[in-house]
Amino acid sequence: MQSFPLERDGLVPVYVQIRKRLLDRITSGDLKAGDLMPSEQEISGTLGVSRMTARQAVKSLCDWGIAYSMRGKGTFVSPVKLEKNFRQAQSFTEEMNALGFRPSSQVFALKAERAPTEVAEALKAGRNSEVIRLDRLRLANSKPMGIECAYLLHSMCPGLIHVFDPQASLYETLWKQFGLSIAVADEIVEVGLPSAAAASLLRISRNKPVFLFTRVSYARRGHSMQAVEYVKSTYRGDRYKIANRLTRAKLKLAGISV
Amino acid sequence: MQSFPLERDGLVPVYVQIRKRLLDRITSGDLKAGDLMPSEQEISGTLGVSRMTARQAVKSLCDWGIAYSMRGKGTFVSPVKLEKNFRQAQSFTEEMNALGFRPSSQVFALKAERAPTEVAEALKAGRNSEVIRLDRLRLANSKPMGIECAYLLHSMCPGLIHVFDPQASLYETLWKQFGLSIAVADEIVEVGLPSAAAASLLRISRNKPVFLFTRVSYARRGHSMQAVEYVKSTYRGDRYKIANRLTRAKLKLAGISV
DNA sequence: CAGTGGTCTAGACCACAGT
DNA sequence: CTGTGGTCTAGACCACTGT
Repeated sequence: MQSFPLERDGLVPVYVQIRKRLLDRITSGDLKAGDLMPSEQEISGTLGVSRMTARQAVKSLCDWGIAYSMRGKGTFVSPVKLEKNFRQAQSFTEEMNALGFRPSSQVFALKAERAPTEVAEALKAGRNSEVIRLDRLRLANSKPMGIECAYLLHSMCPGLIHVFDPQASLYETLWKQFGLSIAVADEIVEVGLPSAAAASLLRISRNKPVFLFTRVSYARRGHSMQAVEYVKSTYRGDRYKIANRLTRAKLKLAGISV
Repeated sequence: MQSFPLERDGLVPVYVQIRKRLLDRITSGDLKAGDLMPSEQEISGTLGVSRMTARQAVKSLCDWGIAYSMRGKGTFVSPVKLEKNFRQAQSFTEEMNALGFRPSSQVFALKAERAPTEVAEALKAGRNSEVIRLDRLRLANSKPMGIECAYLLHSMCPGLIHVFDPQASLYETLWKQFGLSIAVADEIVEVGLPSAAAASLLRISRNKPVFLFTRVSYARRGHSMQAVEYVKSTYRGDRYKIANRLTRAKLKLAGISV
């Protein structure tokens, strides 16, 4: 167990930080499938937390299917294939960097609220679940590219509101602070015209076509995927395009809406 | 909350007994979807257990998706019905059938010609290679959906002009007649406004946004891929949308044009 | 036997929602 | 303000595993 001190400022719960360290040891290969994880008592003593707190971290890994416990023996890493070399699914920030643009953002909303019905259903969460809403204008080389309105399940990233740096990459923060790695996303792409508000923020006229994205992102959680993020975006049609590599199966996903 | 005493003999954990009572109230209809469940403090007081024990019962219901909590408000019965959910991504065919559409095509060009520079480069063929050009209006229930202009390498499908049935699937013909199996396609998606000709064929006004597709399709040939088809398409934005499942690698292909 | 996870206690402070 | 859930503590007893 790494023994550098935990942050006790109350921004990110201690058990989340501990869980993150355990996850790091698994993804780095330090702890392999079948290996014995540090015991609750050991974590408690090493990191100076109560055993219940250590247990909360270990328990959540078991809930995620990443570990399993045996009474009297210990807790072991599940034989689940957690991909090494964990690269993040690309966020706007990473995408712009890769293309040599300088990404930036203007955050105009960051708050907790109750999930709208559409969001709750997409995230498979109960109606009125708590979500964190993050509205941002995305820019490349200081030129407006698109607007994103993201809803994140609060239960997956408690404390995000306090630790999120408005200029940082959301995906990077999700990984560094909460051990969440976005692995896959389902996306609906439509075309349309911008709302008056969107047109103003994007500095285009209302008759310019735009991309409309609806995306649900998933993090790997043991054997299954956990919906984490629901995003509605509007992107300028004159500055954005999509490149897809389609397989035969994927060609069939293209759909019609009346 | 029923208040008859809990069994403290250690055979069944107390929190399991509490959870069972809460579940009974839900399945019996006493607690309905959206209803406020007894608070952790209330359970703690009524049943004479510590709050952490009451919490453990409630928390496990939340983990199961049967309830959800909101800080400061309470814990509520979840509206999810485990059986009815959930929407699955529909394939093109399934969606057409579900909507009762009948697909058809109008061919308005089928001829051999010299490859335009752009096409030749995309297909990695020599300049002035011979290609077969196939222009089609695609319809669903006789309503125009999109226009496709395809260029096929003549050397890969000689005689296509003579054997192609205008109402048949192009890919099916390529397979049955020439043994070409389209395995993968690289596609660029842009938004725009239709040309005058396209708007007329699609029966929309020129200020309606459309999808613009540029696609290069490849057939498996031994261990490598052979470019076969280059397609430019214009699809009505009000009748078409795209569903993508993005992995990390796919997200990387998204690109910018300034 | 010592060490493990499973359960439980009786408090505590906090952030947040509604009054 | 009170009541809620979210987190955390410093203990405790238990059942179980291995030596």
